Amino acid sequence: MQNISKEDYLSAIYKYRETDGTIKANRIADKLSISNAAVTDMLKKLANDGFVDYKRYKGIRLTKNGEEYAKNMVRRHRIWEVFLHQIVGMPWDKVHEEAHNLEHGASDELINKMEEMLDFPEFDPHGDPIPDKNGLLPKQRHTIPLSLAAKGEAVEVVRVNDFDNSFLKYLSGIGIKLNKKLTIKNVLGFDKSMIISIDNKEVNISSTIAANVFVHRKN
Amino acid sequence: MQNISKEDYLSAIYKYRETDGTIKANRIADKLSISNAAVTDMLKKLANDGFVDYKRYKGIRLTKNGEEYAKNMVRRHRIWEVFLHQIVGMPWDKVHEEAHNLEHGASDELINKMEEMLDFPEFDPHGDPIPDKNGLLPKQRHTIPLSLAAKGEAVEVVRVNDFDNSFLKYLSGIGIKLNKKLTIKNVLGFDKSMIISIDNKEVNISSTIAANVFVHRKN
DNA sequence: GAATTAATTTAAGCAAGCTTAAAATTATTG
DNA sequence: CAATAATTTTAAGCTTGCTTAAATTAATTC
Repeated sequence: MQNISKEDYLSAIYKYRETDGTIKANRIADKLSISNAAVTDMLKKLANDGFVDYKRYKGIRLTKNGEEYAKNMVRRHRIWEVFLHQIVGMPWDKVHEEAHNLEHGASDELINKMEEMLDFPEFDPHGDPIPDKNGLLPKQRHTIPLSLAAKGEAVEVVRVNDFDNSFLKYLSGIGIKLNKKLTIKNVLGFDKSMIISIDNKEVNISSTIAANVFVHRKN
Repeated sequence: MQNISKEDYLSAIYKYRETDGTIKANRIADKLSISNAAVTDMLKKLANDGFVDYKRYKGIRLTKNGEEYAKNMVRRHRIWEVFLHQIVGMPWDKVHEEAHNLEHGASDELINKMEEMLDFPEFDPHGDPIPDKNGLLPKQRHTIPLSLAAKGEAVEVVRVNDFDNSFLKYLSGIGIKLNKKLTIKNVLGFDKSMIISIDNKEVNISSTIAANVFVHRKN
């Protein structure tokens, strides 16, 4: 298979599309750091392959086949992430890039073997859901951005946005990990920054940080 | 890095060159299943990058830099093989192909981490030596092809040629693995096929098979 | 609803890495 | 050593996936 580029497009569409299933060429170009013209080019090929529904100047969405293919790519990526984190001991902020460089190469057999070794994980190290062999996603968890939690609430970290390595590194630095329990001590009015308690230590985090950490209410 | 093709050329040159260090364009083309013209093309680029010494119509050999780069690729490949075999439990005859598809993607950091997990293995699952971080190879072992062993000799399997998956599968099937002890019970005169004893069972192997299994004399 | 702005597509072109066919060079052999 | 054979290179061309610039279409705003 020599579909690395196509696979990257399908993953990006799957990952960054709107809740109604559509995505703009614009956004794809942005996420893949390429020109709009290149996206138009590739969309024609993907449409021709039956992976996307596409009409000139109109919205883009995955077909059933495209959905399946993309979901499998996301599955591959996330299983690699868990494997690298748990088996190889690679830190949180490095697994995404490494997994991206490995996801196109591995055979399905290897992916399935790793999944089994990991005892069929449901979420990757950032809390994103992992589709199983049949494309089924784990039951969705009800989460809110930490920024919406109120003073006094006790919450558990369930997912973080992994758009930036330094962000993840920062989170590790202040002790925020998946499944960590936090208590909101205070929310400052003027900039919405928060004082939260982690492991009985208090830290101050900006509202931008808080908006990218997703939590589950515990009380 | 987008050097997949270049890396494949360098690996092939390293792996398939003659003992005097030279290799013919011919052979590279053959091993990589591409045309001679493509090889000429790439040799110019590799020469330009300082990885090979190359003059039109003349012999090809790696420069010091090329040697280093190639050795590192071989290292990456073989560490993947050991990892897939020992940690993931992938069979002998499948690790080569899988490793080939992963070797370009992994970071040096990951390779080093895997090497450490594996306690710095010196040989891959086929008995080929693994260069260490500094490019040093393990001490060379004195081996002979099994086909040269004589009736009555006791030998230990040290390396096998991995040019063909079905060959490796066949070897597993009759019980031949690395470090296995064998005794040559008989060598048939007319076709040089051998009767050898493995785990107290006698099997008959052709001279071609025997020529691709390398052993160490035990007595 | 016309004008402006934003998004998308077309057009032309480039680099990498391949192909086949023909030409050039080197090697072999009678 | 000349003829033939084998190897290597050049030439022309193809595909993929990208680029920038210009043209087209859609969306927004006055």
